[in-house]
Amino acid sequence: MNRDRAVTSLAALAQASRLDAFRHLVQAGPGGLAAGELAGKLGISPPALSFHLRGLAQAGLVRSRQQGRFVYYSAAYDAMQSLVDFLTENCCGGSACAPARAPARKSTTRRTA
Amino acid sequence: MNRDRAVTSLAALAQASRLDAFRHLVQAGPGGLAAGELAGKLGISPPALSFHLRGLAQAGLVRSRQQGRFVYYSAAYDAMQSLVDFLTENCCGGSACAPARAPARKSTTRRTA
DNA sequence: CAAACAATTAAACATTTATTTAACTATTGA
DNA sequence: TCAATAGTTAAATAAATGTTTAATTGTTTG
Repeated sequence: MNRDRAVTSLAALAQASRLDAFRHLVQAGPGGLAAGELAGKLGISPPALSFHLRGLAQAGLVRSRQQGRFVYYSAAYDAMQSLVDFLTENCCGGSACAPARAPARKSTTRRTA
Repeated sequence: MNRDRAVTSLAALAQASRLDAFRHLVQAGPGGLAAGELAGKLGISPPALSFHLRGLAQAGLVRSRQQGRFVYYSAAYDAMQSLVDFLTENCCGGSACAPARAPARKSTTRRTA
């Protein structure tokens, strides 16, 4: 993660419809949701959703796969985690401090909730 | 944390100068940095910095305290943590999944890096 | 192949956001 | 009190973003 990619990701999440969409996808799990289904849940028009999903996809926060005439979108958990790690990186100049959480790892962070 | 506050926070971070400013403050620790010092590090004009810090402060991501003729800004770690928790909330519908980290707690999250 | 459905693209418009220059407020100290 | 320093506010402009309606692409099924 670098500064510019982080800005792109944050901008993608910094809008009500897109944040709602992303959270719905995060909560839906790896299977994701079809675009139309998501538009219904969010109460926005298909063109508006398309516009917003494009932003999320360009930021790498969601992925899409086509299945028949449906397009399923799902959250990219790893991208979200990279973003979070970037924000807290080198917190307090490296000294121990309250807000620090588990340090960023290169491999998958396996930690059950 | 709620949806609208999250959008405000994300929007505050979704701009290069503001993200740089915030990260400098995160890394500076609780003491923070004087506005002018920060403007120098970021290479932006005092009015521009003022404009951006106002956005971060309104989002609750930074605090300021005046000391003589200097104004010191520091990162609000708790606000940042609330935002991160909100993004990963109820991940995968509650079932255990790779991206999940330590669950959000109401009290202070004490976990040394 | 034609009709219906799922989704994206295009174009026009309104709204927000960022940057710049100049003016202003407050604090320190000669 | 006057000049200098630190920072914010104001106003004007330039640039990016979001919303809407209509048209388009691709897929299934009668």
